[in-house]
Amino acid sequence: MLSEKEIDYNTEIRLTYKRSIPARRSARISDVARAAGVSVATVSRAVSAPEKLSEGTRRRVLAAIDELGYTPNTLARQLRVGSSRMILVVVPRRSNPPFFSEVLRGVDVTLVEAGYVLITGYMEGEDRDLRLIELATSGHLAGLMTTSGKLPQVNGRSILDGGLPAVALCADPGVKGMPAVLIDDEAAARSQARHLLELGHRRIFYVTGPAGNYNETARHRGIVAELTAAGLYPEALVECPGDYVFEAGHRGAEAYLALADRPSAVICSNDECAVAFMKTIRSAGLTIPGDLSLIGFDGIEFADYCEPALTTIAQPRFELGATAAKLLVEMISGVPPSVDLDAQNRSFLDVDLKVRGSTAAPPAGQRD
Amino acid sequence: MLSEKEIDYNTEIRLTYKRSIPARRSARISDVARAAGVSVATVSRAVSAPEKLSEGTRRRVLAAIDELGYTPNTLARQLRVGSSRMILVVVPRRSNPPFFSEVLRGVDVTLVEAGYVLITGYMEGEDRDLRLIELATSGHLAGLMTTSGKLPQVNGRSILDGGLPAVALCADPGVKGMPAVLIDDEAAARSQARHLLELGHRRIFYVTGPAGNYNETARHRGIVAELTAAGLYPEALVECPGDYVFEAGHRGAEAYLALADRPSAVICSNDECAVAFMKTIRSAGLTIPGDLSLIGFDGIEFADYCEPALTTIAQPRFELGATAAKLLVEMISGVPPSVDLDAQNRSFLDVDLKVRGSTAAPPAGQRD
DNA sequence: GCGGCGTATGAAATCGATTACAAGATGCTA
DNA sequence: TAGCATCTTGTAATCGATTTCATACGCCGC
Repeated sequence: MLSEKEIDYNTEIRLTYKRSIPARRSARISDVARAAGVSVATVSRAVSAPEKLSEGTRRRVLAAIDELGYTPNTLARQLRVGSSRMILVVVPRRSNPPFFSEVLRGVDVTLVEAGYVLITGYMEGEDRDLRLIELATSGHLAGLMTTSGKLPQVNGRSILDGGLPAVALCADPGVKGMPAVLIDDEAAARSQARHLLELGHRRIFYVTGPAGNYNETARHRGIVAELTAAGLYPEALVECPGDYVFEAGHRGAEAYLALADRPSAVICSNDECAVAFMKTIRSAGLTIPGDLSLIGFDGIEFADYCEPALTTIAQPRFELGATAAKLLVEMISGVPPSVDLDAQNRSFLDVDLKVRGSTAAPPAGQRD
Repeated sequence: MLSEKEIDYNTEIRLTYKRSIPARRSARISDVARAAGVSVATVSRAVSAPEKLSEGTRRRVLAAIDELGYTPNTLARQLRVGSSRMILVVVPRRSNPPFFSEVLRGVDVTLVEAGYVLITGYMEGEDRDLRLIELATSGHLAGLMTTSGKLPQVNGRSILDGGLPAVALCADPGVKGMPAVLIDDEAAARSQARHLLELGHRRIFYVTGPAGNYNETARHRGIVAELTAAGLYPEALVECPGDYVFEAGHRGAEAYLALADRPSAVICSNDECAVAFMKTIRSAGLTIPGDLSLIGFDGIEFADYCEPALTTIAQPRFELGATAAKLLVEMISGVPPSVDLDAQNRSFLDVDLKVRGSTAAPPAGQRD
């Protein structure tokens, strides 16, 4: 039975394979040349500079191309001209899909429009990182984009060793000559804290992102700055370590519930985390924003659909990706960037504090 | 000011560019050969078949490789050996990120482990599809994976013209010789309907997926089959056209609310849609599962975090991707598939009906 | 001491394109 | 009609690897 399956399968595959060999081992430029009765140089010109050919020849060659279904072998062309059109986008593993997928769509749309092909490489562990480094140094690529403050780096070798034009997205690793497109995480976090202070909250419970993470560091700084400006730091801030995922929100909520003297406001490092926090809080019988206010970060669609809708910082996800891609393309082609960059080669995009149902004034007993 | 910025930027980029030229225009095999005092053939062998070299030569060459930071040019190698290690994964645009990102992670992990590089291509419109077709016929690729029943096809040319080994994922386009890895959508949908019938519901409101979509067609068939078996079709099924996105759930809920005689159970075509449905229903003052039961499809994490948690069909997302990738690798290397395939070259993975808070017996008034 | 064999290495062909240079054809001017 | 510019096309080098085939060397047995 099993072997029958295998045979059946193999037959079909072989069949397909054979059927399509004329396409697969597809027409080479020399085939077209022969068919059209011209040299390979002429065929090449018919594709890349048709205006250089006489009317008649051009028609003849194009007809042959059409007839044979010829597509230039990209490998050969790229080898010859010494430049590929592939761009590697490095994404952290298990990376907040609703957020990053939209960022990547911005990258993809822009890059493909400009004629590039996008390779997505997830960072996860040294093996993987090493592969990415090899990819970046193997002559394959035209450019590089990273979406995390950390760059793949394995015993002395860095992904930047390839010397590829590179752009950082959503974080700034602070590498000279590598521009970054991102939001101002610190300012955004300040506006979160300010919003809570304006509502009357005086203490904040903060479920952090992973220690050392670029965005986390900046956001933490922002919250501290705002509380400090209000004369409330450090006593007003209760931190709980997290790492951007559901589970962190859940654990954060449990830690919060265990507190004897609970702050009336909570900031979660991102929306995913906040959604989980909300769920656990509700299971415990507390209400939002009745008992506590909650605010997230990112502005993913799901933040709109929880109960209550989540107050959050909406990032311009698509634009972040599109802007970074545009900048990278400009760097590759050597034209001056159309994107505004500051002295440190950074471009900050605006965010939007979306106030929704999850934040309100603190309960009467907790106002001061 | 602006020009200053530009100049500054350019200076830095150029700088980096120059600094890294030795790496970028990186060491060629001939450089290594010269440095080690051997021929290029020997260097090539040192990399691909070190056991063929004498101890001394090998050491000398490897030292030179290390010294110069040589990485073989993948383009050249692939051109020569006539096979690349790149696989194109075609993904529908705006494609349900929480669902597909996990499927793609399964693909990515498996493929990278096997030494392949993954190119993600979003389908969106003819231009884009044509680019994908060109990519698939340009000699670049080793294999092809599609994650939607539809294949990129533009005026007569198909993405399969390249004759690449191809696997369908999450849907079966029914192409001979192209195996499919997916779940049994029809059976899953039957189990959704059965679950509702067993709870005592007798009429179902169904927010569909896009017309013509493979999964939608199969799921619709499943619901109809189950209701028919119970002697309730067609009067028991109220359909509302949708397309898998939040907005469809919202509109579906409005249509539902507008009904004079509302069914006590609702099936949404996927979780995203169901979450939005739930939100709108709650805003209208109805409760779930008190007034109506709701069930989704996919089993994304967010389904766990809405209120109440959503009953849904959990798909083995990672495994779907991993299995399809494994199969594709086997096809490419010509070994018999280790994946069980039926007579139509399909492999079905098991799903899990996750019963959670959003489904219950219908309200007393609506039982029969 | 010589034929034969195995091992280690190199020379050169090759993959499929692009492109610099050369050459032939055509037309225009003097 | 010779001379020169222009246009069209072809020849051959080239990109950076892999791999076939040939060669050189050492060693063995007779």
